[in-house]
Formats: sequence, C-alpha cells, structure tokens
Amino acid sequence: MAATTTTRTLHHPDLDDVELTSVLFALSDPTRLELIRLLATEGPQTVAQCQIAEPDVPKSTFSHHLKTLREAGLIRNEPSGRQRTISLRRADLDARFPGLLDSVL
Amino acid sequence: MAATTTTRTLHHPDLDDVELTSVLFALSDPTRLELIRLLATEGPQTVAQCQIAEPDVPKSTFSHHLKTLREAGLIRNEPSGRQRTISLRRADLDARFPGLLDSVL
DNA sequence: CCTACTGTTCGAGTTACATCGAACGGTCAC
DNA sequence: GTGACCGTTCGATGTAACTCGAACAGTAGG
Repeated sequence: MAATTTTRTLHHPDLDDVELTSVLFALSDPTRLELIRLLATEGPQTVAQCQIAEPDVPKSTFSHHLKTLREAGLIRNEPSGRQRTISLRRADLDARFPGLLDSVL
Repeated sequence: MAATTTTRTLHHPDLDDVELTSVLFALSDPTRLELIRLLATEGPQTVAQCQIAEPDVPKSTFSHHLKTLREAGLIRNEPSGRQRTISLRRADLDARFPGLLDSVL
C-alpha cells in the first residue's frame, strides 16, 4: 500500500514546517494549554497520566486534543510498550519561536 | 434604553479581564497577526491605513477581525473625527503577559 | 491463543467561526 | 441640510472545530 495505515507511529511535522498561527491556535484552548503546562513542569507523561489532570474529558476528546497539539508541532506522541509517551517539543519550539513558550507558561 | 446601542464608542475589556486563551486565539489568524505586527512597527493607524496592508480583505471582513482583536483585549478602536484610530494595547499586554507580544513579533 | 489494557480512529451531531454584500450610523465639507 | 465618506453592524451562507460513544489496533500477560 502506498499510504501508511498503521496507527503505530504518528506523524510529527518537521521543525521548519511548524507555523506560528497553528501553534497559537493549538494553545488557545484551555484544556490544551493546561496540558502543555503540565508537560512543561512534570516532563514526559503517559496519556493516562495526562488525563488525570483533566478528569472530566472523555478519552476520545482528549485524544483529539493530543492530535491537534501534535499536528501543530507542540508535542511528541511516541509508543512506549503498551502505552504512549507524550512529551513537549520544547527545544524545537524554543529554537523556532524564542520566548513564546516561556511567556505562556 | 438600558443597553448601549450607539456605535460611537466600542467596548474594550479591562486588563484584568483579558484572558490568555482569547489572546492566543485572536493571534492565531494570519490576517489578524499581520495587523498586530503592523501596529507594533508603525504605531496607531486608521482603519483605512490598516486595510492597505490587506488589500484583498473586504471591509466588513476586516471590521470583523478588528472586533475579534478588540474584544480579546489586543487593540483599541477609538473614534477620531470621521475616522477611527486603531492602536495596539502594548503596555497592557506587556503588563499582563510579559514577553508574549515580543515573542510573536 | 485469548483476554485485558491503552490509546487512536471513525462517524454523527452540535456549535463556533470566517466571509461578504447590503444596510445603517455618525462625521465633515460645502 | 444634504451629500460624500469612513467604518460598523446585520443577515445569510459555508466551513472548520469540538464533543463523545462505539469500534478498532497494538501490546503485554496468563
């Protein structure tokens, strides 16, 4: 098949393809902003750990937010055993938009 | 009437009521971001002057963007004779979200 | 294997936002 | 006053995003 259909590895945009407007939009949702702050202070977390901070958000909704953040270039989402590790792309973001992350945290 | 119906003076949110998520959302549109950059570099402008930078945007659409930015607390829109003066609320924003504006400009 | 577990994807319903022409409101010039 | 001018508001339309349950995919353990 030409297209990748497995859900194993998800696509992450290259640093050069990360657009400021997309980043700002991704951060403009309270749930997502809160999650970014969690990752910034606590470091990489599993999805389940992230969800503890947002107990009222169903997992499909939460997964949607993770997708938005990932496609905007804010986080990485990598398989780790049966779970997945969510991490902030801080070095990338600091390189591309210096000071931005610091100012929203 | 109880409600203000005149279009003469428009409502601007108090500094304390300006929310980060609203600011980020307002900045997440390319046209609006461009306008903020114009105001930051060129200083206060009339609406007509702002529109020169975005020649393909109809004036009603442009006015909508101005409303979004104003309600988010990013700009002031004040009458000035027959025209209106659009200005960046830079001091307010720097006080409430230090470094944010600098990082997006 | 087969089951339980973690998290994504699909699909449908709802809501919010963008866009733009037309109508309106206020101001200045004459 | 009245006509031109600058800009907002209204109303209608299309589109994108949010929400969430149900179904699915990959992994580890017994």
